[in-house]
Amino acid sequence: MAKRVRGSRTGRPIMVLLDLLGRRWVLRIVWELREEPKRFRELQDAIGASPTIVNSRLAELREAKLVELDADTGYRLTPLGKELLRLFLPLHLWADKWAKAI
Amino acid sequence: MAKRVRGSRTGRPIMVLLDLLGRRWVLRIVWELREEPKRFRELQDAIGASPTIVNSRLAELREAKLVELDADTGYRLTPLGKELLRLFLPLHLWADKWAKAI
DNA sequence: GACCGGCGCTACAGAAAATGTAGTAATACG
DNA sequence: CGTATTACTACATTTTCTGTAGCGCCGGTC
Repeated sequence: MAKRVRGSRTGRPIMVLLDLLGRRWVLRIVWELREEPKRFRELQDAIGASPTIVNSRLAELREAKLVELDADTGYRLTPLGKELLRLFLPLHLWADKWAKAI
Repeated sequence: MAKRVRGSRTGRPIMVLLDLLGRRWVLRIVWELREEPKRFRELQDAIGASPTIVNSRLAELREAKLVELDADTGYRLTPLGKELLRLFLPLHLWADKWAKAI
């Protein structure tokens, strides 16, 4: 049985997206790039994951056209990535509220 | 070195939240519960994951007070969980746009 | 041209997490 | 009693992640 996108057998965009964002470190990487570009090692240190997995997640994010590598400044969000981030920004505020509630 | 929440050494709410949501199947489970409550097996079939992991993710989500189990109807989002979902709803629309772009 | 430092990235062994399948325990109905 | 449905667990196998070391490339500097 051919497996295509992990965890998504339908191929519906929302499922593909949820699967991508649900991979370890992906949300975190997007979050770390929210303000300015970061170098590979900066990113790795910031999130504290192994270079192996940072690299493979970056590869997935680049393939998804959410992140790109600029030789001069480092990894950064694409316009598409910035759009996605914009949807997530309210999360910051909500997280504080949530932390108080639990 | 004491590790607390996985992937989050700071304990800042946004990091804890990103870590929780970045675990495999978590976003998907919240998404599946967006409309009506679902039984354990319904949920398991809907997302196609093993019962082991469905159970442990549900446990994490229940601990985070985002999901609760109602004996009569099944698993459902708490008020807090519904708030979180509301932040994610635009994602559906955006996912279609994104799918066309890549 | 040999030696640095910074860069993105890879190799690889061991540890941790997820899968797939089977089965348990509780409850309710007949 | 048997059968059905429920949430959930056990466990061996497979996949993924971690931690550490190091490669290859490039632009200085002596």
